[in-house]
Amino acid sequence: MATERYNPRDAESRWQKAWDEAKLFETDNDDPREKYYVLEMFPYPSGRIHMGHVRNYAMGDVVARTKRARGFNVLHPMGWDAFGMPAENAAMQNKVHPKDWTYQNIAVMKRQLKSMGLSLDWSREFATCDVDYYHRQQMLFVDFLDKGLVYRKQSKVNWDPEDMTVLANEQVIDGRGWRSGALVEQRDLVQWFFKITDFSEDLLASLDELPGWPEKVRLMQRNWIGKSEGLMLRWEVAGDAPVGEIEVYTTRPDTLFGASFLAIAADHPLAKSLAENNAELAAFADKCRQMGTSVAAVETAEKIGFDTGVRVRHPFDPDWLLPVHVANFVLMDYGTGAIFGCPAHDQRDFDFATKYALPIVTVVAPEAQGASWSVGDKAYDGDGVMVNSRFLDGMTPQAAFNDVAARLEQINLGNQPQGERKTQFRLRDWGISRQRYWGCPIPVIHCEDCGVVPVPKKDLPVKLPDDIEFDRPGNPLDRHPTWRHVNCPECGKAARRETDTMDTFVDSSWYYARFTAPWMNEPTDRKAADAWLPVDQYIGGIEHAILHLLYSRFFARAMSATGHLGVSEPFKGLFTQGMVVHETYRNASGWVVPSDVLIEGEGETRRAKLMSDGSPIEIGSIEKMSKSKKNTIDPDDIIASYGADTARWFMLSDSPPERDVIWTEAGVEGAHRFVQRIWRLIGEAADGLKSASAATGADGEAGVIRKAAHKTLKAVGEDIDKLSFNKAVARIYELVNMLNPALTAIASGKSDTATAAAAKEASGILIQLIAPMMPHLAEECWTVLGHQGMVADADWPKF
RNA sequence: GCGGACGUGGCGGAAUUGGUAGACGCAAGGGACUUAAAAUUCCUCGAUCCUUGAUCGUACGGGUUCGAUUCCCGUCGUCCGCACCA
Repeated sequence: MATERYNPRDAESRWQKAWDEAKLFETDNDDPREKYYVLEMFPYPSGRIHMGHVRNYAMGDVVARTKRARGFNVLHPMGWDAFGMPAENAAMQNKVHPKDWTYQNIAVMKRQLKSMGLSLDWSREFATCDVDYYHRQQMLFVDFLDKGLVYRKQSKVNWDPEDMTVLANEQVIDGRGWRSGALVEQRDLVQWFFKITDFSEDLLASLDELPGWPEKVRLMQRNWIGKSEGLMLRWEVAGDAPVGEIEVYTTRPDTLFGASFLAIAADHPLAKSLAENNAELAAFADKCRQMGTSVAAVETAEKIGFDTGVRVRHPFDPDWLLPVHVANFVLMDYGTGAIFGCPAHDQRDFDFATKYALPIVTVVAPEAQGASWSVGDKAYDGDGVMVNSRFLDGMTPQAAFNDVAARLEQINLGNQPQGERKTQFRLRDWGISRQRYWGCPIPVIHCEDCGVVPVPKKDLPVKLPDDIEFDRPGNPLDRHPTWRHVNCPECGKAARRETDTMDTFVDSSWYYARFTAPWMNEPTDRKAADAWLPVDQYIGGIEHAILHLLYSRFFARAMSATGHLGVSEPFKGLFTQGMVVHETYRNASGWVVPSDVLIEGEGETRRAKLMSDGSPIEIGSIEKMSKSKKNTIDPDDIIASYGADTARWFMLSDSPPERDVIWTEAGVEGAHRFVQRIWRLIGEAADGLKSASAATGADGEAGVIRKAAHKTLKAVGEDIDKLSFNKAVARIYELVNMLNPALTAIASGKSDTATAAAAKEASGILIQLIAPMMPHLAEECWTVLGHQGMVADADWPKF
């Protein structure tokens, strides 16, 4: 029988409707089966989905559907990371309200996601800009405040002059705003902070207990948290000075006898105090402050210093005086803003000492060199043996470290020990205040008499006002005529509402917990959250390796501390998928979109020209799909012409999921050919397969088919468990190639009964194996083969 | 500079624990079917040579081993992260 070509447009919408009506993917919290929580990073509603989303959600859907078939109670929700700057930019540019813009985008993108045929529980959907959601976020904030996990302080902040808002350290990349790309300035502002540093040690140590995370991500977080073991060391100032001592942090107390100077930051209290009466020093400090923090600026900036004239006494020798310099390379926000320089064993100190003719004393000699060795034209930072170090001579640096620490803990300066072991972290508290409208309002009120008063829970939510003007940059909440005027909840006197909103990373730091019971009045249903969490498999881009994933880990801990959760690690398994990349095209007038380009020839003779007039086009490098390079492919177009199954299959084929996948027209067509091939093979053999008997035995051709099918079933299951979708795809191709002759024979009535029985079993397995990847095609084949019910609802085959 | 990952045909990539290198897909070439095209289908497809076969071949140079894409040492290259962090 001739089979018509498979028509995805008809079949896909039909099955999507059928799944919806059967409420197949709506998850019950009371289901007694073992749970499995699979989550893909929820999208920002920028307007339309892109191929990166297609790849991300195709992968997650394979996991979700496979686990469901294997009998797990699967939670697979979707929502919207909906607060953020683009909505305000759109408001300013297009005179559209951020709320309308956001919800319109959500509607469009939801329709697009639905057209992909994902097994999502849409009944749990929310957007972080829903009042229902940010209401609970404000409740969390108040609880955190109560527990001392939130505080306010004046601090130097990263100010993005283009977006006119504050950025967290994590959001400054190479000295530029992560969104605007503008050079970040330093400003002093009073800001709200989450005490993520309370958990520094735990956030670091627990990384070892996350075997389901990529080593790369754990390493990046380790480096970011940046633990170092060292010594706080107090140096007595000799003679007259504004301070009596200078505190220094060092990880190399073993090199104390190689010290030749102290260097302090331009913003160090001593430097500031001295600058008041020293115009030359003040000018120098200004110069330091003006220097950029960008990579280029740091690399090219010369190490410069200014001798303050202040002298300090060496901790082990009161007659040994060392000069104190202000130096541009010392940072106020790490350690104490002061260091001691040991030129022989630190390259930066070496350069500085050379420039200002300070002594360079070798105190560590490599084992092989002997005690008379000394450093040449560069610092030595390796291991060895202590020399020129009085009582430390002959020790290893490690032993010397311990000896110096032990001695200085016993010596008092004033009434405190002169030295103290100290663990230092690079991680800073998370500044969350943003001077923006489209974010979650920080629920506090400033009262002249009572100070900072949290909004009582009964008065929550603090809703964003809808009547708002976007005629100028800056925070519109500040300019609203009435919104910020409230009475103090404590004394009733006229007071001022906080007009800063929260960093949008706060919104995405706990959404995974909210999904477990989004209908609750409290932020979580403790029982449901504890039952569902941690997320078993979380899938998203590597670009969130630090920011989002670290903040989420902090939030799980903070929510545990405030009783909202019982787990501290939100994501048990993490997978970071690669990007979708595409060739770029350009001509004299700039980038050209792929749909306007005609490609001819191949290899050396491969040329591109403009579709409309045939003018030549330069084929550029392969880059991440982006609007700026115009090398994007719209998922809508692909789904319209090939169907969602083709798009999904292509995304899962060939490239290992953690690597970038190159989008090519030929690749998509290849995927589509396979869709049609399955349909044709199954369709033409359907009658013969339906009438075949159940397979038994393992002899002859039938046995070969049965063995191959069972082997594939096992291997594909294992590949999916390891998220090796490309390998699973290859094995399915192999099975189909293998099955091809038998199915063709059945279609033409030339098959024996044993082979037909084996092919019937193998075809059933094949359809179930492709079901998680190409669910619509699988349903269509399932029906044609005469099965009752939907393959999406069928148990994973056993053998 | 520090840390990490990687390097296999024309391309994307396979190869379970050290055991037939190149599965599977894409591209290409040739044949069948067709008036033709599309679709489909069959064959070929790492290199070299004296081509029924042999030799070489997983960035390069060594090593361990009966046997190395896999393990070890070194070199080169690519990519990623961090970075005046005391």
